[in-house]
Amino acid sequence: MNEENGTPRRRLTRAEAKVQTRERLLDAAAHLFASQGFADTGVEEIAESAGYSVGALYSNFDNKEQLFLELLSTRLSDRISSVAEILDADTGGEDPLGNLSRLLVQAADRNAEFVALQAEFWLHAVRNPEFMAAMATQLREQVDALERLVAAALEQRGGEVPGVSARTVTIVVVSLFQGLVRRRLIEPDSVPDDLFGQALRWLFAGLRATASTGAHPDSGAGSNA
Amino acid sequence: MNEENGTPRRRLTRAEAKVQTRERLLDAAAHLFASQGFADTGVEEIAESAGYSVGALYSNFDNKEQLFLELLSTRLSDRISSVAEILDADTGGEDPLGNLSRLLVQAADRNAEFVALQAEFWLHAVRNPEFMAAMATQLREQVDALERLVAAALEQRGGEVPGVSARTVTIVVVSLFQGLVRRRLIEPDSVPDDLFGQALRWLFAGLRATASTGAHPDSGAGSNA
DNA sequence: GTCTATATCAAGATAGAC
DNA sequence: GTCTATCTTGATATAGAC
Repeated sequence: MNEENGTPRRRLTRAEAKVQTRERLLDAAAHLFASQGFADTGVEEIAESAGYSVGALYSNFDNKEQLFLELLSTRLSDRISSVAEILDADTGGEDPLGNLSRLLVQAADRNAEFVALQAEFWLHAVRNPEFMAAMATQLREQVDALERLVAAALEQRGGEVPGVSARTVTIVVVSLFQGLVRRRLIEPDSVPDDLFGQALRWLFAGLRATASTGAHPDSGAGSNA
Repeated sequence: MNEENGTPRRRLTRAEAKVQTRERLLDAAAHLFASQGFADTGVEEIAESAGYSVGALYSNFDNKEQLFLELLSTRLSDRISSVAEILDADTGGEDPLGNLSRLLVQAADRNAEFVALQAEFWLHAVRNPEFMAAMATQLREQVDALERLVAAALEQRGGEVPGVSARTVTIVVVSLFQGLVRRRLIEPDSVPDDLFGQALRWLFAGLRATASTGAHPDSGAGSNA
């Protein structure tokens, strides 16, 4: 029952076991870092929480920092792309903006942990040069994940706006979202459920208005044909 | 030369000396916490940087955490209100939105330290209940500081929008700003100088558009007379 | 590949001198 | 009020057994 089930090996090759150990350690570390912070989480704590001991941890990672970097580089990317899939699946739709905001606010509320972990990464990145690149990538991926949806919303609401790329708008959208989420975690009442949705409607309406009014993207003088 | 200059004491009363020591310690701590993080900054480091020794620190604060909380409660408020004054002074104006974005982006670029310190506080607040209240206050103060300016911009650009308070808009503006600033510190090119200004123009144009179009603040069905 | 035991070090906090 | 010296603890990282 535990042998050759299509694959020629008995249980787990040594290499596979190691991979599994790595994964479990990374999972445990993610939760602990998120809830207690990087500095206040001990390696022993991580190992224990994953069901191993320190030795196993140091056998799989150079040190605590490298584990942290690994988390930033690989793990979060997975999470983000999975969010992207959910969002894409829901894009069938009539009200992309509404979907966007509802799904995202839900997601943010469910795991404040993830938000905290991101903040933790951000702080580490602004201080440690070797984290910057990975952090930049991860921020870019967040934008990538939403860009399609934003583009769809743009098309639906009056088509393209000349001189304004979907990516630029997406950066604004994501930044706004993150700002609101952070505030909401501190003072929930100041950021009602629909505020993000509201802001998005204003933003997109304004994009159309600006386009037709003819305010120029670069200079201050707005003039169109 | 050092006596009774209007005040009846020679130099510094013991109480005043203590206050001065506190201030210097708080200053030093602020810089160190901002650049290295709370956890990675030692009390000895703080004391030394302020020109004192550990004993002085523990004579003025219960412990490292209490010092941190003091910083969050008093120091940052000062800084924010000073920003508010600068902004207010510039409100004479023709283009409040432009002023707003230019001044803020400048301010953010000048001291990334402050941004990092805020993130540090935020993380501490989401984890430690005793920091939450202070953090909420400080977030509120940021909104307070900008609300007048936003209100002015609203009036200038088509007057009040029914059903939308200046404060609500300010919360959006501040959140967006913080989101953009944080991204900019990681990947500067993704957040060009004027992006915030652009976004503000979209936002305010959209506010007017939404008002006249008649999209209702609460429900999803937009219909007007 | 993982565990246990330990070397090493650093940091927070205290106590008594000045 | 502030300083110096020290107590105490806890954490990273290593080494050798299994």
